[in-house]
Amino acid sequence: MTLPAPLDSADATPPWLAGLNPPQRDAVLTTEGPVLILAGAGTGKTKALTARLAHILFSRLAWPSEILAVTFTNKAAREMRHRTELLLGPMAEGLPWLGTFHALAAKMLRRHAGLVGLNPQFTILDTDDQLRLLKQVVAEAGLDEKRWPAKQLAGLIDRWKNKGQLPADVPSGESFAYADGANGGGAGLYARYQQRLISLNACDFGDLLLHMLTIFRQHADVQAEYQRRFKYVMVDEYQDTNSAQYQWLKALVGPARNIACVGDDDQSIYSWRGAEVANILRFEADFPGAKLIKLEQNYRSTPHILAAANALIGNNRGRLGKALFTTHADGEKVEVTSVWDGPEEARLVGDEAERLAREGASLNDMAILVRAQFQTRLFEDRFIAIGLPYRIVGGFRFYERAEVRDALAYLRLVQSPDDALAFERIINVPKRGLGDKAMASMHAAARRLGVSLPRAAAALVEEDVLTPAARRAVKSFLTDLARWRDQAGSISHAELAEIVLEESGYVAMWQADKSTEADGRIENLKELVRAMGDYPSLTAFLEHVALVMDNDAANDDDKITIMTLHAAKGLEFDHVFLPGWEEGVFPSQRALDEGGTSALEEERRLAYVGITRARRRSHIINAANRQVYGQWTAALPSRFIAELPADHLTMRSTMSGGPSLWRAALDGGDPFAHVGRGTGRGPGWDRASTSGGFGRDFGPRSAAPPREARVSAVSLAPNPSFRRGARVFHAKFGEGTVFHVDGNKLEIDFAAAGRKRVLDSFVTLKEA
DNA sequence: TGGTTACAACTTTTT
DNA sequence: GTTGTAACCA
Repeated sequence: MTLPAPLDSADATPPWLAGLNPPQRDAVLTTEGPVLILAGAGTGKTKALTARLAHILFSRLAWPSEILAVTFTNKAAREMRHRTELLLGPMAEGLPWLGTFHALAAKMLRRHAGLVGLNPQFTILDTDDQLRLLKQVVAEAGLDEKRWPAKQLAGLIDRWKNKGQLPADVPSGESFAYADGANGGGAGLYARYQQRLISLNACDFGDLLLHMLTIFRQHADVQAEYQRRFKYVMVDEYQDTNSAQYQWLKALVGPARNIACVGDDDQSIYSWRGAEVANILRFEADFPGAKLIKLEQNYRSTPHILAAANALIGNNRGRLGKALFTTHADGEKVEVTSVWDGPEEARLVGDEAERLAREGASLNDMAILVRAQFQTRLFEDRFIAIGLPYRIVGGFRFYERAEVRDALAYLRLVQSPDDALAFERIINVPKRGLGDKAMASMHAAARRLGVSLPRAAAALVEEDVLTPAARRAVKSFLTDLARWRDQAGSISHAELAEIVLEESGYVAMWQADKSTEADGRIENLKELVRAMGDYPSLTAFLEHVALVMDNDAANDDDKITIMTLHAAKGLEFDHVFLPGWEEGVFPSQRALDEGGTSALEEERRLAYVGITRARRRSHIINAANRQVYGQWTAALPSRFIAELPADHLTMRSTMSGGPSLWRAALDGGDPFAHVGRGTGRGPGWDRASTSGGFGRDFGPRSAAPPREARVSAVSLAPNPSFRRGARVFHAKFGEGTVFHVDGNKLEIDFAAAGRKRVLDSFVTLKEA
């Protein structure tokens, strides 16, 4: 291997090697041949990877265009590019093949689209379009959608594509399971779906990789071209690769076998999405002589946190085996707190967060990591009540919002006159009086004439099939489209978007909408138009939106973060709250039912990911009672709590009786021996009587009022004084002016504290 | 054609 | 208990 020429003096360390520990250095300098880098949480994985990239470039082992660097998320790709730039300067901008699996595969597919019957301008469908298309396929096959939901078929097809299977490759048993084998079973419908995609000149996410696999299989010359091009291949988060991605990588690695994969089998949490940890385990079999490098020195967390995480993950079998260590000073033990119920859990976290903030911590350094989305609601309710700023990560991404997707459909249609899915989506948005009947005529015409849906619509306008009103509507819509297409050449695409959204009546539709979200939707449309300006062309923008756009809205405000454990992978915080550690919630009952032992191990890895997000403090919480689908249910502490080493924990309970209660529960005792005895009161009493409650007396039966109770309390005694502009006083934030009213939730501009969301019961009206 | 009501679903979700 | 979708009626 060629080492970079020494700099000024013999022992000068090149900047990209500075501060690396021996295994990291090894990972950077081992450029030739297959390398598997096992990098535990917080061990400087990204640092090593970017240094490796820098090393290869600086040592002139390859040009930027000869390196394939693959990540899973756009965020990771951005981060890698950014950090490489810090080391290399603008050279990193010339890394054309740094990106996500899907973005890179799409880039390749655009160059060879013809080989699989596509036009290079194919559109990339998201799951929404995909589902609508599948519904059509299922309906056309004459299947009862009730009995055989399109969603289920979508799941099956997704799984097959993740495995790299074409319709012909699907095992007959799996195929037969859908529609009892009617219409060729799942595989037959899959085949029809693929035909429909090709005829629409469209791909779903899975196709991007699948088509490339097909091309590599059928066109050795194309494959050889890429193998020659890519002198070095690097893969991040390797434990998350699915089979199709793995095959794609293998096809791209040339005879020199310079592939370096970085991953952590202990952080594999996406098996339900097709990720196969086995790809890590079989790496050495597929690339004989592969070098294995372990990064085990953790720079993030305290010894107590690492000890707890190590012990927990030690309960999993079939690991490659790593033990994280650190040279950090001891720090605080992992806290485990048992509380009475969900609302108290939220109260505890809120109080702790406020306490930490008072001690000087920033809310941005705190996170609440939950197993499932539904857990976020209680925290949200509580934080609104106490005026604690929070952000919820996840949920809908920007481009998944209906208004953004509608707007994009308009633009897609302007750009691609044959885009049937876009046409179908917006032909009646805003309402143009075109319903099922009109649509059916157009579909029939498209089939009869053998043309795309928009073209069929154009043809129909000349005939006398549609009702006069419908005919007028379609005609005027098509005229608009033609006019926008004319304008597209002469004005910027952002201007075009504004014109389209205005003239189509789409913006007006939302302006007329009285619902509370309407304002936000218009804001989103503005943001969309603004974002378009960052791209050179409409084409570039649409590609970006399909594959790259995410919703990490830059947010400088100081807020505590609420998100799922899945979303937290790769992030770190000083203070991490881990609520809901209860059997059934975490580990998730549904996961256990479906996946048995392997699912339990994945849940455990999720727990491991959660604990290791913390730099300074991990605080695990379990509630003894939880409301599930409206029913109060007793909950046992998660088995993961029992797996943590007592030496590294601080256990406490806010319930009378202390931690021994749940220990007793684990040992088979009656966990609710204390419930009902003595007081004879139901769940919630404890909280209601000891905590001071919510500032309103909802009576002893339920300290956390059901949503309905709260709503009706408001509607029975509405306080019309909380209008926009009203002057109010809040015990914590002082004086302010009401900015927005949403039921009993107020958004208030406080003179001292800025804009906050609070419940109306927490403010008093000031005399004018 | 659009609004209303009933009924089912309901873990995670990088692209 | 909540939410979203599908069938039904005006």
